[in-house]
Amino acid sequence: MTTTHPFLRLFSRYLREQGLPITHQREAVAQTVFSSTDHLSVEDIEGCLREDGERIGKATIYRTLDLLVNSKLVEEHDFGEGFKRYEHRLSRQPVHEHLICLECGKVTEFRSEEVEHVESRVASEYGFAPSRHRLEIYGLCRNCRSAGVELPTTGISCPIDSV
Amino acid sequence: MTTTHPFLRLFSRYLREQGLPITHQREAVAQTVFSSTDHLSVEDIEGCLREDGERIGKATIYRTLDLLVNSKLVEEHDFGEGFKRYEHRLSRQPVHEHLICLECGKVTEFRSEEVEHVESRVASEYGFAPSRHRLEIYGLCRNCRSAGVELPTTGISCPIDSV
DNA sequence: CTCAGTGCAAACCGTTTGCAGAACG
DNA sequence: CGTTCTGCAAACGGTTTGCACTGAG
Repeated sequence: MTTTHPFLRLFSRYLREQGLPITHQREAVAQTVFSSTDHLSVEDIEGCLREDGERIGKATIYRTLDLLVNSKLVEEHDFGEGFKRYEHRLSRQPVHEHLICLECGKVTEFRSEEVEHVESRVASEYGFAPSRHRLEIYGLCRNCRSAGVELPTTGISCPIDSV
Repeated sequence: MTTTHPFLRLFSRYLREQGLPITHQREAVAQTVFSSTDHLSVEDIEGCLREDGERIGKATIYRTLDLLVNSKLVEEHDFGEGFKRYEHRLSRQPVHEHLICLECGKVTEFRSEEVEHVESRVASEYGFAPSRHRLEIYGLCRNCRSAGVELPTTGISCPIDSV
């Protein structure tokens, strides 16, 4: 990763506007996130940085991610894996939902206008002022399916119909 | 809480079928969850139990919740608060989505057939085999709105259009 | 009686924080 | 040069686990 990502300049501008120092570590973390189209964990980011010969503490990564999230250049996700993932919001559909493969963890993005309709319908129905939403569909991705993976059958279940 | 919840019998049956002992603690935890229509945290559950004069360790509560979730009688939720919440699935719309108030934490349930359409549409579009989904809309509930609460304006943001 | 369940406390693990030393502006 | 950042390591907080003891069957 020797090329400076153009989006990096947006982050620099943001820092400048906020009166915050533009440090090498902040640039390195931002560069890493902007260079990937994936949904990265902090561990992923740490690994990329190490590959690039950067030795940056986890605390600094977390602190820089806070800045990136506040700048709205990066979005934070929690797919229930026990840790967070980060995705940059540049050159990307501004609003999108996620498919998450339960087998390999792959995340696929998709658009859904329907959800926005639901949002406004529900807003008026419940007097609710929506701020943001999340729609996540969990299942098996194409690859894992064709590899023959099956979801553990519903297994242990309890007939709730027969109360 | 002196009345034995009828749903408790379903859990007892489940335990019996699994060859697991029906203990007083398990019944007490299940009873607590079944008696509430809310989305309870472990702390909530602990509090209810204490009120009822039950002295049950947190570990046992967690272990019993595992059983309840496996039995499919109870659903686990993570609304990004840093802890999980639990809701029983009895006498309730089998599939529903959630409105979460960012101010008071109130959770409201609603139905959306649209989401199921989205699910099947996306399934065929991406060759994805859906297993379950979650749609959560975050914002302000009616009460908080009429109490004059405002969401912190988007605040710090970065003009990503002007690359 | 025997084996699984319980309670306590310690371990876990991702994340946050305090503080001495290094860097930005 | 003063102020902020960084890195380390310790703290945090919800959850899990190990183990001696209790209790269900």
